[in-house]
Amino acid sequence: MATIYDVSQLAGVSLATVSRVMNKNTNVSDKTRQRVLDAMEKLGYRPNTFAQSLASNCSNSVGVLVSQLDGPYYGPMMAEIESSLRLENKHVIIAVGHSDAAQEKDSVEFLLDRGCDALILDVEAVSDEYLINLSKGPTPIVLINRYIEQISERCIYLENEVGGYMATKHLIMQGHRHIAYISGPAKKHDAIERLVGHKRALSEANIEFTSALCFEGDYSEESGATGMTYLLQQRSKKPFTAVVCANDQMVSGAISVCLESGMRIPHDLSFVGYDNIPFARYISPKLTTVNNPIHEMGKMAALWLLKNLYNKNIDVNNVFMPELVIRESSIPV
Amino acid sequence: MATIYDVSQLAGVSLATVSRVMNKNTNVSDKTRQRVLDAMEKLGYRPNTFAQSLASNCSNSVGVLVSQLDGPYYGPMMAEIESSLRLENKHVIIAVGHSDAAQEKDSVEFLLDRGCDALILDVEAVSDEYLINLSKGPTPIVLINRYIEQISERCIYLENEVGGYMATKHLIMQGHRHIAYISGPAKKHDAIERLVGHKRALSEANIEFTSALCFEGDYSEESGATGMTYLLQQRSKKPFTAVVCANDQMVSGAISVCLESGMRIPHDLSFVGYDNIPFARYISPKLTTVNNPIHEMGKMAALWLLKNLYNKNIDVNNVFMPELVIRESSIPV
DNA sequence: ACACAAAATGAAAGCGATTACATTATGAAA
DNA sequence: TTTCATAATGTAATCGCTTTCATTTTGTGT
Repeated sequence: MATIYDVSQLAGVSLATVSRVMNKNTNVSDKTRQRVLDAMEKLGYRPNTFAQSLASNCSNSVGVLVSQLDGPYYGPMMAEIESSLRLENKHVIIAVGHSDAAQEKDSVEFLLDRGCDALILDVEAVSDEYLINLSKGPTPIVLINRYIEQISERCIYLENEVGGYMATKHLIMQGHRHIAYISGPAKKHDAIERLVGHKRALSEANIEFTSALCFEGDYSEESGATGMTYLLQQRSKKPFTAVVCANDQMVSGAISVCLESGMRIPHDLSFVGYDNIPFARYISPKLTTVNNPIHEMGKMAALWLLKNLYNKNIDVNNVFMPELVIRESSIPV
Repeated sequence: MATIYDVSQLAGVSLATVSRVMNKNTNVSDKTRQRVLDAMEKLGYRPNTFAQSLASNCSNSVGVLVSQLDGPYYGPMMAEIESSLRLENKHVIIAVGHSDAAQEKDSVEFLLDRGCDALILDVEAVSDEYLINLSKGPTPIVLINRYIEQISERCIYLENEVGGYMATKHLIMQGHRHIAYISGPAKKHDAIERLVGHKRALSEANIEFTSALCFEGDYSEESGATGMTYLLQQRSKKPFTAVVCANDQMVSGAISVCLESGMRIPHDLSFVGYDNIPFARYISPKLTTVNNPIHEMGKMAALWLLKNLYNKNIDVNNVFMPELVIRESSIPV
């Protein structure tokens, strides 16, 4: 592998000059620059990124920490982050936190050790305090899917409460008065917010929140199924005509339970989901759901970094609004 | 940030000794080792990975190139790769090839420039020759989802032909004689193989392959829908009682078209998919499909590297067998 | 032709580790 | 006690680049 030294020899210039042409430094005459470029070409020279990083203290890499890699959720986000960053020749190092505080911290350490110039974090278990503290360190961070007031300008997030409100409001406008809810895990911020939105819509319509009709799932299909089984048992005592689930995966689990027990959806029961995962429109019935522009948020996080870290001139906006996507799983009573 | 030098000063030893204790080199007395460890602890020392990589010419990173990041397919694979590697303190750098030869090559270059110790490649556009050539280079590669005879020991793949055979065979055993097929893109190896398996099952049962009943999709839900629309038009001339799709996404697109036009599935038409993506069991009807252990293949690729590159003692096997998962979308005629 | 500011180039000191080689300490055998 | 192999430690070169500062070249105005 040719080194910068080889290039400098062949071009008949000094190391510094070669370095200058690599780094687009202007103080090089056109003639010299061309000689260097030719030499590089001829030698098939590729700079050694480790040496560059060591000397410049900049790695051109950003660490991305997500809570999971499988599931329909993170793929699009990662895809956007990767492509946005790649365009600028930055690369992404991924780590997974599994929604566990210890693992999340561990992963942060790991990425930091790896010399990332910045971190994009989608973490849920770790405390606000930890993140605030981390943000004071030398490595910039951006948070996806989380709002912390003290570092709000570093937070890219969805108005989950509004989305929760929309979902339930939609059902209420369709005439539903008895609405069950399958929630995400109470330890996750977004799950809490979505539920809060649900309650707001309810109280706005003077409907009392019935905790017997609220089941705490964990965002998985299985828990959606479990929750639905539970709700179906409640139904004799506490009838309901619609259920909103805190994400699409749980809806699909819930619907499959209903279908198995011979119910007809949406005729017997309306459903509204959340996230608008790609499959939502291919599930039958097609899911009415709240759109979560997760890929755009991923992109925005990448742009934020490009702007703040690598000084690109870019507009970023931090907060995203959910949108109701009305399809076929919800009908008027 | 403390450096190795600071540690050596505090511990009262030389740089070399500190380096030795970091690298678990045994030639250090317990007493000294402890002094060094204490010093590290006290200083909160973290080795600089760039310096390490530069000096040792080993980055402890592996590049993973997938064709896409979104979709239900790659998440589980990435997840397994990441966790397996992470356990050994290796990290993964991801890149996306978008099934395009130029982009794939570009990404390979990119990962190589980044000093990856090895590459895990899931590429489809690039030629066998290119890969064979690449495998002769200094950086080891493993191929997922692709078989190339000359470098077969580096290939982790699924017997796609067998899976294609299984899917159709299953329908034939259910009494179906007229079977339509929605294929993946003809330029992708796995799509071709699956189709070959389909044809083998057909000919084994003395059923002629009807090209009018074969539609080439691109693995997306949309193309499944398009394909189904086409097939439905053919149906008056060329009746069929079942359709097999080369992946689950296309099935779901296809089924949704049928449902929209008022058909009842599986009563009016049986379906078999391929891949067994997580959602397959939550779609209604639950999909009969061919299991594709993509996450295991990801894990195996990681293990292969650990074994061959970092000298871990691990058993790896290269070829995976598909398995038929019979659910509800296919019923006897 | 001369002076001088600006532009172009070079020399050399890091960056923070690894590692070959040299040196010293240790302890068992004679 | 002496001798030596072996274990423990240290010295210093090296990895390939960036960057500061010094030096040389260039070009302009006179």
